[in-house]
Amino acid sequence: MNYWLMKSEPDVFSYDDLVRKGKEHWDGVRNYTARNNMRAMKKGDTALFYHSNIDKAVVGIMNIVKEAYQDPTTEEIAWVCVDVAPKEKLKNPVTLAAIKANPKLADIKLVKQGRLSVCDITKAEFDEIIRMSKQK
DNA sequence: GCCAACGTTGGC
DNA sequence: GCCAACGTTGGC
Repeated sequence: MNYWLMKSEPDVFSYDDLVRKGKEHWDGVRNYTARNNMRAMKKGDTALFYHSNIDKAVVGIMNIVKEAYQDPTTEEIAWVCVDVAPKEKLKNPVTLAAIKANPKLADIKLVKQGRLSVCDITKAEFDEIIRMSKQK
């Protein structure tokens, strides 16, 4: 079981949109590192949903429900997408500022490699963010 | 809206 | 295969 963090701009596609749809393919990724991460995803893996730009916060948890397959939004075989489904909305969003302020999360790729839209996180990092989401 | 960081492209 | 130029992302 692996843990991931996936970013989306909430005015384009938000966690609530995902909840409304029940399931969505995560397509449109055009970055090799992000793609490689998606290829490494296994059905049943867990991913955090991060809102970039406006919220700048982790807002929910998702399940990977289908492993990487050809991205339907392009003819190029280089690109893939995965299917995700909502698992749980965080009680309190965990903001980027809070993540940056937490020394336990100093090495998280979200901060270290800000532009990467799909990154892997450790179980410790995942657990810490979940813990933060449960406290006021 | 600006700018820093970083990935990609293309000329050599 | 290097590196400059350019484009894109995302935080502020």
